[in-house]
Amino acid sequence: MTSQDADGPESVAASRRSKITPEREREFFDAVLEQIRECGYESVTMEGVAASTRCSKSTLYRQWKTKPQFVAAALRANRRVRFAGIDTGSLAEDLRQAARAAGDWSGKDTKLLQALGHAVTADHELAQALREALVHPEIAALQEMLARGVARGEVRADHPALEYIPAMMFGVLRVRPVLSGQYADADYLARFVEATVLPTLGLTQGSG
Amino acid sequence: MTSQDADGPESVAASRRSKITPEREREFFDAVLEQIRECGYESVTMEGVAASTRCSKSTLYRQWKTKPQFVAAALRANRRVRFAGIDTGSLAEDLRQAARAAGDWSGKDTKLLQALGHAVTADHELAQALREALVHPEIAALQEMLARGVARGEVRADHPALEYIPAMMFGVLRVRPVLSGQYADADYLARFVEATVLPTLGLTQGSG
DNA sequence: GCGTATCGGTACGAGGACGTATCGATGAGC
DNA sequence: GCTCATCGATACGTCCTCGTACCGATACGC
Repeated sequence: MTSQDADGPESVAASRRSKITPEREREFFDAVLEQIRECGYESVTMEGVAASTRCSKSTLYRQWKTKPQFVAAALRANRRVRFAGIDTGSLAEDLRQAARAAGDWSGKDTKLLQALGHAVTADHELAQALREALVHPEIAALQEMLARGVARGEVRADHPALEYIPAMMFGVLRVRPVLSGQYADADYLARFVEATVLPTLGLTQGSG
Repeated sequence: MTSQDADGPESVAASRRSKITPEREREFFDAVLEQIRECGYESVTMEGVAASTRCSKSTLYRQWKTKPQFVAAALRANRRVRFAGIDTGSLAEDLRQAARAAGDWSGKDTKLLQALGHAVTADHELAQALREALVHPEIAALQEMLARGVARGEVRADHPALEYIPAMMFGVLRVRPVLSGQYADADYLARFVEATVLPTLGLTQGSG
């Protein structure tokens, strides 16, 4: 929670007497994730990452055995909860803010998810890292949001739509590029939430 | 519409005096699409397709210049409208049947969409073929479904959720594997439609 | 039936990526 | 200040894939 990375004990720079500072490590991770977003997982090369960070392939292979392990480490280091801190006291407003927050990282994370979507079927560690980094935290945060709304009595606990709200929110994020060729920005998501999520939950104006 | 394929004049077997029958051509197309689903676009090799269909690489390259063009041809030949023929006279029932229909091909088409999702950013022809084959027909059929409902007065023409229904339906298809590790089957989709789509449109029991 | 184009099989060259090994230089630890 | 592990750079071997070229065999058009 400090301004430094709280990567944990498995961080490369912390585990060995490496000359790679945490900042340097983050450069590697940022570079590989960016290249994955742009070129896809298969097309990313260790040589390319090394070149873009002006390090050598040896350095990368010294720290991480293989390319999937390297990418998995980058994903785990990139773990963040974008919905964290959203707690306005109103479920409808929480969902609106979540939509706007999601819109801001929509492009980056959607690209990552898309680019890794098929690679994860071959590498289990990669799949787990992806879920830990991009999927589970957001789902959990969203479900907490909903749970708070239920606790406040804004939505009945047995509302049949409750379990589908994450699928709605993340589904539209994921499918927008396919349907209309552009990523779901904050405005689009906000309109989507207003037009579908809130009415489904019965949170239209007057009841939320 | 006959029992034979109505591929159109651009079909390989029709355009030249080729020994490749339409059935043989379809074997090639089925093989490459299946390999794409299983291994991803990047990992599919012309050699693999040739081996699995017991033809030679030369044969494939004689008919299609490059791998992307081959895949694009396979996609176009695979074009079908899964929602075709659904017209029960009730929008709610149409959507229920659409959900069940979608569940049946959910795995195959979702895999294909996922596997090709990043390749299309590099090859425009591939992107267009994918949209023509998998995206546009289904969207159009769904929108006709909705338009019929509007024409029958079941939903107001300016209902704010109307434009998001395709995103909801296809979004959940696309995101389910990421969220819960399994494809959206007919039952799941049916429950999703019941719990979210129909209430959003105001088509709960009594008004539909 | 004959000619010919296409078939399937295979060998080939080019290019690229993974992962390893080697080498001088540099910076941390004592 | 000395030692030594790690750094960056590069070359290398291996493997794979694309796309082409060549081969005898086969089946279609006439």
